Amino acid sequence: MRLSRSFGKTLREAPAEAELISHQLLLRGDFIRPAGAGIYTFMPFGYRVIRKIWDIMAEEMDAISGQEMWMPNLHPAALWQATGRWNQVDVLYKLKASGNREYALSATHEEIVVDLSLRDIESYRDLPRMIYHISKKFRDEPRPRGGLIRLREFIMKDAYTLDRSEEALDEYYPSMLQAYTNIFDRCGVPTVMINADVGAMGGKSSQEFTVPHPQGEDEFIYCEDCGYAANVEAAGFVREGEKPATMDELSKVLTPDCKTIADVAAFIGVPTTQTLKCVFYWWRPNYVEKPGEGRMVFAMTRGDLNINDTKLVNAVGGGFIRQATEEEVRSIGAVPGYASAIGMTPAKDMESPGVMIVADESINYGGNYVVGANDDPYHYTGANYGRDFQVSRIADIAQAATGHKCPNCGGRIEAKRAIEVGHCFKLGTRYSKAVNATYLDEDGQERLIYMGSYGIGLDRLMAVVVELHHDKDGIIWPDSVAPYQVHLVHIGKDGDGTKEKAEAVYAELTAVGVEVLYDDRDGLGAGVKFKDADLMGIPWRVTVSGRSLEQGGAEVKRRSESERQIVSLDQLVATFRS
RNA sequence: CGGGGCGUAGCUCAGCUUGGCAGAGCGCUCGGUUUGGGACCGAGAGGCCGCCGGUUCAAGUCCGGCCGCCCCGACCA
Repeated sequence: MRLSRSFGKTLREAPAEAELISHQLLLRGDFIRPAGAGIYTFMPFGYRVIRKIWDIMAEEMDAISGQEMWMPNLHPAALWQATGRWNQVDVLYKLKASGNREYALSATHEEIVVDLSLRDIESYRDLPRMIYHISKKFRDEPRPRGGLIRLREFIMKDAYTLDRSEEALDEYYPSMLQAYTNIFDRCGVPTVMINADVGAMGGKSSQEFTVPHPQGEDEFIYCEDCGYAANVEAAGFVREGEKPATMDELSKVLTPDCKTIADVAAFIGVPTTQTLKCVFYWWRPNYVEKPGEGRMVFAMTRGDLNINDTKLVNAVGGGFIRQATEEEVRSIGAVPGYASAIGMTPAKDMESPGVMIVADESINYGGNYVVGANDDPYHYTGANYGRDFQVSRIADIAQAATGHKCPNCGGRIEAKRAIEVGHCFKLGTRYSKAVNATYLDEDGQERLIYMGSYGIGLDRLMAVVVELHHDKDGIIWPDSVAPYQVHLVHIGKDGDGTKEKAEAVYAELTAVGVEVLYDDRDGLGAGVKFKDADLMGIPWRVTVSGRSLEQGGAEVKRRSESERQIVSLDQLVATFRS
């Protein structure tokens, strides 16, 4: 490609809104152009990078018996209603067409796949199958951010497995994880695989591929000693502390201006581990909140810990939660800032009357707690679980944090930020059951298809490649995903004969299949061309100039290194033909 | 949705406090000089100052509303 004919241009300065380095460099190099919050055009060079990543993914998927196809992005509402996700997936874009027809934009494609399986999977002979496609996903993200990191419209490779049983999937699953590792490695992005929460996808278990990054939006727990790694939404930890030998008497004390755990612990003179933290949520079964639907959930941990919302949702069996309003808190007899379970009747389950009180396991690792008295401004001291208050259930609902004890080896864990680039889900029968997608086994028995789904965001991965491969001058694309292999630079004056030599080099390299971007622009100084080449980050730079010709050929330089060497023109082709 | 910031030329930004001709650098066009790290000289083009309303003789500037963008949080298959 000749730069003199290329659509788009580089920028000397990045637009002010770009904060992440990948965002800045991709904008400056004109790989992407914003169209709105979380919506981008991929410019010619950016699209070439996407195609390179696309090809790598297709190769790895094909290698494990995958078949590429192309699925629709306009989904009839009926498909999403059939799986029950029409009102459950909060980021779903819904639209109305003429008449009463309703559609969803493709937030993901489980609905399409499970619908396909209805007709195409009839017998155990039709299993297992793995299909995948690369296409657009649309999600109404509340806050797009970080350039290509979080988008409203993005490009995703998603694969789907259909199996006879959990065992059959278990057998295949490691090859998928390996393929994922291969993909990321080939793109120059080493990942950490962590256990994660399945969230709204449903299913049994999931593995997330993440790249540790200070500005990542995922938080995960890592143990240096044993390698334990899990998303904070799923990470366990060992609760430490002991029950006191004797229970103190429950007594009510005046605690003015003590609305936080830190305040009250300091005022009374106890560590925060000797307090209980109470947080109130409103729970409802669907994302779309209907008046009168749902109930209060009273969550409790020891005062030194925090509630993890995802763990809490799992502890009550799914659904959605939001922070309760002050009126809702008061409706169950609790006083904000001075709340506790003392005097409350716990509900047996989510259908029963009373207050649904979910306590973290940590309340069993301490006692003689300071708790609210449900009376402003009083607290109780000497409160003990069992004697002074009851709960509906005890569960793991506290968030693991740096310094906690590893659930695997007992070492100390650390919380880190990371960018999620891929996610594998063992879905099980979550979707097949919803639409009764079955097959007949050898015994003529009808059985539910066992599903898995596996996604990678291509644009996000592209951003992460840049996060990991750049210097002060610009991007340094790994060879595998670079938009071109060679950036050919011509420097010279009209009539000095250098242009003809550069043209010849361009023609020869292109003829043998080398992808060449040729800076044939006239009238630009060497500085401008070199700055552009550094910014765009193509792995090899080949310069043809009066100086290089005097030295015997073209100057060849690797983007990632500073050495330059002269290669004679007749050996150039041999150098780059691989 | 809560908190903060921003919106003036293609990009980066000044001008707003204290109302009075719409500005600079880069980029772009033309001419010339340069030609190995964003070079120089000269001449130009380019604006609904985010939108709507209000105050005023006069609004980019003051007031109200709305929209958009960025960051933190909430949320996030």
